[in-house]
Amino acid sequence: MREGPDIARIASLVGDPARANMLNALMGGTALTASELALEAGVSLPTASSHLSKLMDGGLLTLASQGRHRYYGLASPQVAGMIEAIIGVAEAVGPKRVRPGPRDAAMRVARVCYDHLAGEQAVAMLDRLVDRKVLLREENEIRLSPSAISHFAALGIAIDDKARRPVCRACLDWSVRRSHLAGALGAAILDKVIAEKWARREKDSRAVVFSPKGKAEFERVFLA
Amino acid sequence: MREGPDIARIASLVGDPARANMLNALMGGTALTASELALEAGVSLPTASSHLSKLMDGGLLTLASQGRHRYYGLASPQVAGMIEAIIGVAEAVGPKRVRPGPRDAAMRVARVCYDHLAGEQAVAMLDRLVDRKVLLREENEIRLSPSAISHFAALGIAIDDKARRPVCRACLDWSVRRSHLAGALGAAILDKVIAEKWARREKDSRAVVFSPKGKAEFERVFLA
DNA sequence: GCGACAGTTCGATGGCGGTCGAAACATCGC
DNA sequence: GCGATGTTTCGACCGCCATCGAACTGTCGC
Repeated sequence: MREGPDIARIASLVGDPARANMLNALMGGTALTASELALEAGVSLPTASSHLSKLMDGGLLTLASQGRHRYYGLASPQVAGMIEAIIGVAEAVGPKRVRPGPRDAAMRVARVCYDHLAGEQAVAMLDRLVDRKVLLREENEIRLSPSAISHFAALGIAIDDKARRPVCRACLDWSVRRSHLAGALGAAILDKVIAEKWARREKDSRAVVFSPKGKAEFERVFLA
Repeated sequence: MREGPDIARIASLVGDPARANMLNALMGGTALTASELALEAGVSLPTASSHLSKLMDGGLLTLASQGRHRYYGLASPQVAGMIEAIIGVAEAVGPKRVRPGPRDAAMRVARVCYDHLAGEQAVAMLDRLVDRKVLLREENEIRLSPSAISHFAALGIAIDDKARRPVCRACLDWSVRRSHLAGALGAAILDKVIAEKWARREKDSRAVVFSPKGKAEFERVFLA
C-alpha cells in the first residue's frame, strides 16, 4: 500500500485508447496539432482537447504555440523510451493479432523512433560505427571518438558537442533486442537520410522505406 | 487510428492503482499469494482476485499453484523492465511528492529489481566485474569471460551456462542511469548477499540495507 | 472591423469497470 | 469424512470518465 512515484497515474494516461493512439502518433517525432491528433485518435475535437490537457498535466507532452496552431510533442526521450517499453510488452504478450503484414515487416527494417532511426538498419549502423571506432560504446552510454567530428563533418553533419542535449544516446530497440543510436547525432542522421531522399516516411506510420538506390547509398556510407 | 500492438490494453492494466501496487510489490521478485497482494493493494480479496485474473489475461503475470496457495509473479523480465520505465517517468514527472526520505535514499543505494540487485552498489559491481574482465560487456549484452566460471565458483556461486535462462543480462537502472547485472547470475549474487546476511531486505519495500560489516565484505569481494 | 478557422470550455449523457458481501469451490490437516 | 483456510465466482451498486454538441475564446487574412 505504500507507494513511491505515482505509476498508476502515468500508466492510466497511456491506458486510454484515444490517448495511446495520440502518443503512438507522436512517437514519429514530429509535433502535431490538436486537430491532427483528434483525427489520429478517431475522436472529436473537444474530446481530443480534453485528452491533451490531461497528458499535459501528467507531464507527458510539451506544447509549442505558433499563432493559432498549437503543436504537441512528447515531453522527453524518456517518455518515448517508456512507450517503446510498453509497446515491447504488448508485442510480446499479444501475438493474437499476428499479421506480420508488409507494414510490420517494414517497421522492423527501419522506422522512426521519436526523432531518430530505429530498426535493423539502425542497429547495424551503430554496430558498424562502433567497429570503426568512430563511436565508443561503454555500458549503455555512447561517446564520440576523437575522429568522430571530422568523420561526420565529411558527411555534412556538424556535431555540436557543447549543446545541452546529449549528442549520443543508446536507445533500446523493441524489434531487434539491441541498441541503436539516439541523441542529437541520431536525429541528424535521420535528417540526412530524409534530406538526401534515401528513404521516405511511410504515410501515417513510423515506417521508413528506403529506395533501392537510397539503400545502397546508406549502406555505402554507414555500413561499409 | 491504425494501431500496432495493443498498448492501451497493457497500459490500462498498470493504470489502476490497486493493480499498480500489486505489480510494484511483485517487482520485489518474490511471488506472492492473492491474499498478500490484496493487503498490499489495500483492497478486499474478491477485488484483488478480479484484478489478478485481469493481469493474467493480459499476460503480465505467471501463476504457480502450490496446493491451496497460488503464487503470482511477474511474467518476464521484460515486464519488469517496462514497469521500471514507467517508474522512471513517474519519478521524473511528478517531483511533487519530493520527500527524499530515508527509504528513498536507501532505494538508490541498493534495492531488489525483480530477482537481482539494483541501485548504486549494483551498478558499481557490474562496472568492476567488467574492469576485471570477469564479464565482457558488448553493447547491451553481457557475456561470461573464460575465467568467469572459476571466479564465481570461488565465491560459492555455480554458473550453469546450459540453462535456458540467460546467465547474464543488462538491466537499466532508473535511479542511476546505467546498467546493472540481471539474469541468473544477478539473481545468484543477490541470493548470496542475503544468505551471507551482508544485507537484509527492508520490510514492505524493495530497499536492501547493508550492515556495516556486510557492506565491507561485499565491497571486498565485488568492488575490490 | 468581419468572417473563417483553430482550439478550449461547458454541460449532459452513457457505459464501463472497480468495489464489496455473500456464496461457491478447492485443498489442507486430521 | 469434517471443519478450517485460501481463493474464485456471482450479483448488485456506484462513481468516474470518455464522449459529443453547442457555445465561447483567440488568431489569422483582408
